[in-house]
Amino acid sequence: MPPPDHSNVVSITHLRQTCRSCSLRELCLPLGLDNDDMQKLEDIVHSRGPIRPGEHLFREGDSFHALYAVKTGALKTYTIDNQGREHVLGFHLGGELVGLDGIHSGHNRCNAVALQNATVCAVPFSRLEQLSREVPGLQAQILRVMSREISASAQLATEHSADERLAGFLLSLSRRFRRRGLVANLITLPMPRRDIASHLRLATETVSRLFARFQEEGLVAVRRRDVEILDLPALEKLGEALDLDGDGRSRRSPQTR
Amino acid sequence: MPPPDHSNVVSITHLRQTCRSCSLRELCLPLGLDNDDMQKLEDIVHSRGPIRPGEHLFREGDSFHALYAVKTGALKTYTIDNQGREHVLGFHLGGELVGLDGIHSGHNRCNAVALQNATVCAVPFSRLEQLSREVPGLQAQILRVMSREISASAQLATEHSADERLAGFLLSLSRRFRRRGLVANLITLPMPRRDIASHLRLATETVSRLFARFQEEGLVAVRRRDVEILDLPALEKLGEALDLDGDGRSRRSPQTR
DNA sequence: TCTGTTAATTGATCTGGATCAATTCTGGCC
DNA sequence: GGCCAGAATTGATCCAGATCAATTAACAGA
Repeated sequence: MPPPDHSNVVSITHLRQTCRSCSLRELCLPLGLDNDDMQKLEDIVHSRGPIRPGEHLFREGDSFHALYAVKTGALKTYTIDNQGREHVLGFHLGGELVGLDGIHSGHNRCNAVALQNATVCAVPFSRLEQLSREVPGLQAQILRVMSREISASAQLATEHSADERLAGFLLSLSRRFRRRGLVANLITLPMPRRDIASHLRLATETVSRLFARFQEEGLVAVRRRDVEILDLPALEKLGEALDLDGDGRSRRSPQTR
Repeated sequence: MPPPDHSNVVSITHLRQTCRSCSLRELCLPLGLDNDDMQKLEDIVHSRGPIRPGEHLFREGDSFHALYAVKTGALKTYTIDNQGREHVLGFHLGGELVGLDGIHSGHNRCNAVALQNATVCAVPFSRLEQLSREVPGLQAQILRVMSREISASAQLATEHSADERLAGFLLSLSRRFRRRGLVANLITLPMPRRDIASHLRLATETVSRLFARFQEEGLVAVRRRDVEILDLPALEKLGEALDLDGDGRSRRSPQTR
């Protein structure tokens, strides 16, 4: 069942953006840049918004010309398969990039739609490529972000059972909330159960039942979209903790070699 | 059940490599470079091999310092979860890169092991970063390859049922064989059923039964590791055809907008 | 050629999660 | 407040694929 076609792709006033004063500069492309280099980045970036819930930032098949960094709100990316079913590929919160999968083919490979009121920065890709040649720190950050995305999808692939997947999902959100300076154990889910289910390849009912079970077992307290993590270690035991900002050893016991 | 620890990480004679005479130059990092630039790439690349089946190229947790391009043979990457189960993340054939997921943390996030006798080119990452600033075509190719990896994992995530996943897997292999100039409908699987099963999150027995069913239905002819694709359209209908070298529109019917 | 070993197949059974089917909640709107 | 539509929960049943258990095939080494 394809989702309702809310509206066409958003097209809003383009405003200059100042990375230097952005609260997300430590998680986003500017990470590691000095003031001068950050200004060069600002010069190619445009702010866009607001995008209303249900409005699309881009659609599958559109020609690719920019990456988008989420400033506020949240987006999801999804595809529609040849049988008309929707598959949620991922969720994008403040400081995260959308559209990386479009680079190689020159066309966007998924749809990106706002879950809440959102604002984003558009980064024209050809100018970003050019600038990243001049600014090594920027080039390094782009590669890091893409590499992290590859790691993260490998992570999702290793979680087999339904409870592992939901636990891993909650941990991932928690970590991303913490990165943004929010309380890590108080999550407000920006998406409905249906989208969580689609992303984790589960039925909505299963997600609902798992939330109930996790609550019974004292792992979390759930009320609608609000989730409080009560027993982090137990959750981590279920869905492996993959700390994508760590040193790559967090998942293994100390090695003896 | 963790796999037997065959041996330590491989460490073999380092030989200069000539990308210009490499038959894989049109699929690998040199794609799109002119002769001069290709020579610059050669100057930082070392050839390594042979790596015997079961020998590791690197292990999870090792500090990351190089990407590897497969020249001959095939590798798999995998992780061991906190319950000791192996999860196969992917397979790497001639012309493909291994190790991209290690960039962001500075440590390899998975193990890489040879499935068959293999030779690889080691590309020291810091020198690659540096060179890609001077050689725009190289920078572009790295980003394309990483973007393609992100797309591919999204693809795997959208295939739900067991037959969709196996069909998608066969199509992906077929496409990669064709890229290397081999016959696209005659595949020799470089990996055992167990690894296919782990990669697709299925039981070995299920993979075996699916091969039998596909054969019954006339989709393929299977004999041990040799698979002949007999009915490509039917296979594509099952596992969506995602042509990662195409224009991004291959999965959608022509758009009317 | 036989023999041990691992890979693959095939069969029988079991179960986690999907599906179908009602309710119940919640927030927006009159 | 009362009413409505979509979101979420809860219950009953079903089935795809896992698991358990043999059996057969391929192959390396003696």
